[in-house]
Amino acid sequence: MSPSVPDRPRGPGLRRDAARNRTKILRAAGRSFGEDGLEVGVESIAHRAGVGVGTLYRRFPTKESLIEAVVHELLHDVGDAARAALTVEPAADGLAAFLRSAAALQVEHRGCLGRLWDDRAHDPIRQEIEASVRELLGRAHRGGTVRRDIAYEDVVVMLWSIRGVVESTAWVAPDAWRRHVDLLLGAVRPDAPAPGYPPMDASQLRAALDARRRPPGRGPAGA
Amino acid sequence: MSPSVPDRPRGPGLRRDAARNRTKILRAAGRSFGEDGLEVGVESIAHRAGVGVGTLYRRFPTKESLIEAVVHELLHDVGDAARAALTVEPAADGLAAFLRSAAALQVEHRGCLGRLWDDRAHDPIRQEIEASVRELLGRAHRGGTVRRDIAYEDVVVMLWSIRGVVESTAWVAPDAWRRHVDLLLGAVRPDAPAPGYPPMDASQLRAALDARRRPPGRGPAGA
Amino acid sequence: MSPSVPDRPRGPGLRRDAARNRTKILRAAGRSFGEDGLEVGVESIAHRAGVGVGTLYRRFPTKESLIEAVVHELLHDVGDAARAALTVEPAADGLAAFLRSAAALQVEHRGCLGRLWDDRAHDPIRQEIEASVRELLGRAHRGGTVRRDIAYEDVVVMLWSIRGVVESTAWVAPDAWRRHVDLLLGAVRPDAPAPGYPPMDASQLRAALDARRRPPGRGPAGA
Amino acid sequence: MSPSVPDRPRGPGLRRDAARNRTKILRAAGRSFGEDGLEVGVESIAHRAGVGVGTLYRRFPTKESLIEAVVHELLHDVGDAARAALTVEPAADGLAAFLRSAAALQVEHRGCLGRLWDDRAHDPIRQEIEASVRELLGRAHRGGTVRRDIAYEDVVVMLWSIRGVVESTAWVAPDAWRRHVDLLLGAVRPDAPAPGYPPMDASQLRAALDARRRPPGRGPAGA
DNA sequence: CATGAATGAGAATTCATTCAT
DNA sequence: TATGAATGAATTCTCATTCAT
Repeated sequence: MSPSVPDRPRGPGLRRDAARNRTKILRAAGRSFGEDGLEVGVESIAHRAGVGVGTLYRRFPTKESLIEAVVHELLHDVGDAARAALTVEPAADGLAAFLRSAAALQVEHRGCLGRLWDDRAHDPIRQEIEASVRELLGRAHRGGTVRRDIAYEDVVVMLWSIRGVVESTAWVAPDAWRRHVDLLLGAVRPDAPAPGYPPMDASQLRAALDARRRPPGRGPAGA
Repeated sequence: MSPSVPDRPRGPGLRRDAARNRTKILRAAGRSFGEDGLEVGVESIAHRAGVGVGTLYRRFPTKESLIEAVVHELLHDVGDAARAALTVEPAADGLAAFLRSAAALQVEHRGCLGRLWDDRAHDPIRQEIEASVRELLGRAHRGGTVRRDIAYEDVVVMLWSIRGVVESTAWVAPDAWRRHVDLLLGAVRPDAPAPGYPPMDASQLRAALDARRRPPGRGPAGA
Repeated sequence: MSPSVPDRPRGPGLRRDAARNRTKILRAAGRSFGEDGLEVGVESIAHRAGVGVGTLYRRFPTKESLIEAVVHELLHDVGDAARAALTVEPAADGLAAFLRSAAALQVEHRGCLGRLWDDRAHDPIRQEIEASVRELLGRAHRGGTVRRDIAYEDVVVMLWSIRGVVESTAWVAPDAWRRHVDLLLGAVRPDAPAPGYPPMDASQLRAALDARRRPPGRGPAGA
Repeated sequence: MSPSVPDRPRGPGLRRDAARNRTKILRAAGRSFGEDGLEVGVESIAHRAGVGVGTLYRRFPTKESLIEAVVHELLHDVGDAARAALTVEPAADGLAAFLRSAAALQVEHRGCLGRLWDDRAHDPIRQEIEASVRELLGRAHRGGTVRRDIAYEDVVVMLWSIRGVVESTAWVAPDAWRRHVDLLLGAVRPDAPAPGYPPMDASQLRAALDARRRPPGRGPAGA
């Protein structure tokens, strides 16, 4: 959709070239994480960005913070996609449009999806996305393209399911997710049978978004 | 479902205590990978198994081989699940049963799903699983629970999609996948709309299973 | 002769401090290998050089490469010695001078002689040394200090024989080789009896220099 | 010459099969050290001997002790060679015969020569060898094949020098030492010029035999 | 006793992060 | 300020030695 890491203003206190560096790094990191996964070394990212590691660390105090920034950018793109979907006509098809846009973004960033849909950093943009998605879902409900028992949480689960497909197929069949999305959309139509289990509740969803990986107190190494 | 690493005979050439340790290690590794991901250190696995690293390395000459062994076990469990599903009555529901069993196994091994559905080691058991799944799908076709245009490849994609859900929810809502599976099953019923895109073809599937991550010719990081 | 690891320029692409460290490491490695043998741990070398292991590995990507670099330095010193010997007067004594210089260098590096006289890395400097030594030998032939049947290969064997003496005596009698060299020089004089066996031929010499230890096709230990 | 590890009686308190095992191990170790060097793992030696490591460790409490035993055997062979040389006619040629026999033994055991000519274990057989060699040297002196200024210590140095040649050539030219020995023998003839340096003195020789490698107090690891 | 499994200290190497230039 | 060199803890793996069967 939108070219990741655009010219979104980065706060006022950043000199022009500094901001340019920040952008270069972010873009390089986005590509590196997307292609090679989060395990890529910072050195390789810095190299790709055409800067030294020192510069990278000046902008992003830890690798973690860089990851978060990349995810933040990606979330912005998702937010843009959601906003764009709100303009789709007929309105009842906005949700489908959003799912497809989001899937395309996942393909582009296939290496860091593990972090896309969790919320360690509690990014405020998620609330905006949530609001948009709820609105899209409401329109679909009202327009009769999606059953009433399909909740907001189900949409999030759909995104996760798309992630599973994308992570396994994006390298060799970058469009394989399309059929899967069609399947999902068919599954939530009013004339499809309702599942026997209820959606996740809001607190479960929050928990899932919050601290995926590692059940409360465990873990050998750092994080 | 089945307790991973059961008393599957380990070939005759292993002393009793050695076999016991092998099992302990495999079980510990299964749990560690499941909970902490493949990045856990071998030391921590050995500790969990109550053995020294040396012992671990005596049984599994590299960490990679340990991972493969764990995946192999898991595949066996999946194979068992597929075989069990072939006994389900009515036969048309066997596929659904299999998907649910496989999902439960994925929850148990949530940390190493990335390796479960690829095929670096070209384990022959996969062929057996494939045969079973094709049979299950055939029964479902004939029994009218699944549309004829749903192919074997689609079932694999479903497993990947379940993986996506499991990886995001297993920690906090270990049953969240159930609703998703219901959704998927609803989506493939004869009365549900067919997707606008065709299933993956066999060669794409093979490629996806084979060398996930990293588009054909690329070095890991350095270059 | 020359203090190993001198101010030989290390190529321009190295910052001042980096070059200094490289030198420190090389010098420390030279001493460590010389005193303790090639088995010394890299950590101990790094410590001796006053740097961290990481620094060592930044300059030399493997321990092997460090060994090669040390040997390379040593070869340079040998090359210098050969060149210096070419200026000795009378010219017929140049070969003797060279043998003595080379012996002194061997004493200094007694721990890594095993690698000095083999040629895994196919260092081009060896050709230069060979040329010089052939010239020195020719002068000795013409000057009547060495018999005509003494070939270049014999000089190499002499160096190996000196190595044997040095490795056994350097720790307690660092000058013991002098008498041995005198003996050898006496043995090759025109008035000394010719040996009953011919010198090695060139291909044997090359093989000996190339892959010492381990007769062509064998694995290290296991098989 | 003699097949290493013969049926030398091993003290009375060893049951027949135990003694047989000891011999098998010793022979395997001799071959392994000879071919692969002292770095071979004990496991590989045990395997070669057709016994378990446990058995090996029952006979030889440490790897070091095994090495010493192998060297001890080798010394016995050297002793045998010296004794045999005492029967050579004319007596003045005994020393040359001994040097050649000893060289052949070194070729056979090229992997552990580093330990052959030192005397950590203070093996009494060395004294016997020394006595024989002194006698051989005396006969050579009297017979006029060796100059009077050539001392016992010089003969030891010759053995070391042969070692240097053997270690570098044995793999590819197992007879290359012959020419070198001829050279050495020529060098010590009465009509050859005397070296400008005196032989090692007895205490230096003892020191060299005693604790080669590692000047008094140093050394990161174990020994 | 023989066996080979278990042990764990130590070795080489990597990489996120800090710091001198 | 930008650079990339330095750092060292953590990781995988080996091997001499001990111990249960």
